[in-house]
Amino acid sequence: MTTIYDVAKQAGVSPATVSRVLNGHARVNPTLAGRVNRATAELGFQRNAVARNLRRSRTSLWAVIISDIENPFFTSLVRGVEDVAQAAGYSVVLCNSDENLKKEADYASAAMAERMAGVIISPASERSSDVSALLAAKMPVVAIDRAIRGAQVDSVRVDNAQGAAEATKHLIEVGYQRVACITGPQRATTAGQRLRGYERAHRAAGLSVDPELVRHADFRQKGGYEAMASLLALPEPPDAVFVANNLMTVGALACLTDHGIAIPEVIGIVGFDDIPWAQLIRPTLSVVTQPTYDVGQTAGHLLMQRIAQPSRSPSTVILSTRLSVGHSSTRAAAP
Amino acid sequence: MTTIYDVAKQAGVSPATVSRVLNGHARVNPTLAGRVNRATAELGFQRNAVARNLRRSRTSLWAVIISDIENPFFTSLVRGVEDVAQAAGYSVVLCNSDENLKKEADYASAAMAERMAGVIISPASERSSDVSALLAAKMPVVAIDRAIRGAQVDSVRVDNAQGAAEATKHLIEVGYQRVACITGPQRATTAGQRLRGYERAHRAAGLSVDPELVRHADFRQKGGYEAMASLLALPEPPDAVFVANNLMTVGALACLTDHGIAIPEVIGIVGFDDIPWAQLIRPTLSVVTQPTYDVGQTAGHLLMQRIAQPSRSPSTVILSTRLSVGHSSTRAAAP
DNA sequence: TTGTAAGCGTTATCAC
DNA sequence: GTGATAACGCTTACAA
Repeated sequence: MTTIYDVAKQAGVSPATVSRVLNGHARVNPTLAGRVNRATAELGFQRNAVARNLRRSRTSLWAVIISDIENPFFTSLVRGVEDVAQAAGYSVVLCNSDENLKKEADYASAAMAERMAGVIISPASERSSDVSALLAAKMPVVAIDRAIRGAQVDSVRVDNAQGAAEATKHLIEVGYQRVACITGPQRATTAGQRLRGYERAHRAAGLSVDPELVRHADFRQKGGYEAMASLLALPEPPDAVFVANNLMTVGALACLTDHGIAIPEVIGIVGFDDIPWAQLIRPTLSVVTQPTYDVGQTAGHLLMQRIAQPSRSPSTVILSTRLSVGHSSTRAAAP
Repeated sequence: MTTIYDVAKQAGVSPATVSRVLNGHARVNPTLAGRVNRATAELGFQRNAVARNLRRSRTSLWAVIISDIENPFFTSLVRGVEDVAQAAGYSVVLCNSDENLKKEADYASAAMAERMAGVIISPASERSSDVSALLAAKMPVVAIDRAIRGAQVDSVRVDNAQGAAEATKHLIEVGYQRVACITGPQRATTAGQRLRGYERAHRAAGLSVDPELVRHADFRQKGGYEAMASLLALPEPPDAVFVANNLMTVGALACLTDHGIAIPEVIGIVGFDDIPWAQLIRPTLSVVTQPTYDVGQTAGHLLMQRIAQPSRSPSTVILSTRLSVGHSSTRAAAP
């Protein structure tokens, strides 16, 4: 491998000058600079970032540790992060923890060992283990998507209650009378927040929530299916349902289809979270979408700030969701 | 930051001994080893991989540069790579080139600068530019998914012709009489290979292909929709169609739905490539699936071999596809 | 078995 | 503005 010494010799300058030309942040005689550039080209010189990182004791790599590469939530999030990173001269590498705590810990410690400039993590668990290890190692960290219990860390989340309230309000305004809610497990903070939004919308409309219409399921497709089935089995079944995540929405849809129930005529439905390839689904779905790109961008900005000022106190940014209305909740046809 | 010198002092040994304990590949007195381990724990020492990499002039990171993080093809592929990597002590970082040649080049050069141990790349283009830069820098490289024109590089692909033939044969055997084909653009090698498989299956069944029934589209959803529409407009339309990639399959499905055509009763359909969340689509789809996990594993193994023997001549591995039969092609109900 | 010391390829601090 | 030169933190001959 060629080094800056080889380049220096070829260009007839000192290695220090080569370094200065390569980095650009010190003025060097244009003639010499030209010779250096020619030499690097001739030798096909590639600067060794490992040595550079060691000497500068910092790197230009961000790690983004995501819990599930299949979740469409992360696709545009990563783009948001990348755009901020690139503008600031960083590169982004993705680590897929696959909801696996061991993998997540391995990637976190790789990021520390490699002295990466920062880490953006969507924690596989709400337990703070890995994040606190990163924090203990003085790693700049930003948490996304989920809250970390008791950890002092910059984080970006969405306003779950507000999104749920908007979805529920929409169903009520369109004319549905008995709006049910299928939310997640009790232990998940997001499930509680979304349920609270559902309730808030009812209060705001001067309606009371029939406790019969609320189901806690497991955030998975099967749970959504079963919760929907149990709602249909009620003496007085709902005529609409707000489902608090994407997988359960899929399950609820499958259930309604299996029962031959017309959407949105008999039952209207709004989901939380985007569903990939949603355009394939008929009727098109109404969903609460998360501003994934913005989440990524915001996380990137927070990380930049944390890198610049390691001691500033951590902040949490809450972003708004957006209701995207499809055919699944448009019972009242436009005139 | 603490270094092995701090640990050495605390444990009352030399830095070399600390290093030996950390790496394990040299016998050291258990008493000393214990003191070292205690010291590392007490100081919360984290070994600096940057310095280590520099000294050893090699790293333990693989870069996987993928062209589209949204494509489900890559999800399990990445797992295949990771499993091989992990078993050999490597970590995998993902770089999302987003079908963007600039991004791809940036990530390739980051991988070179960081002296990563190897690169697995699904080239955004069949032009060999970035791959040849990696090869020129003596980077161990494995190409996946697409062929690289004229580059001598290890690669893993699937047998497109065989998969297409199997899909077509299935449609013929189930009883469809006029099987059409929507394939990709002429320039794409994969499109040609899949078309050839379609033709081969006809010949094998003693049938001739009606050229009217073959369409070249753009591998995108809209193209699939339009190709399907033009097939339906024929005086004698097909009663089945083999579609050569997932996006076009989605388009063709949408077209059939819009025309109110019953699947599989009036027209049967088989696609190539998996479709995410396919379980949501009714009827369930018949598709030619790629052994994505195996592709990843194989790429990992090839990379290992290339790292071990940089001068061995490049090899190409072709894997078989598998036909997954759903309801979209099962016209003849089981007795 | 353990310690000493020389690098790995850069960048940054000095003198000039 | 440019050139020596000393780190950065680790691994690994080599010596003890």
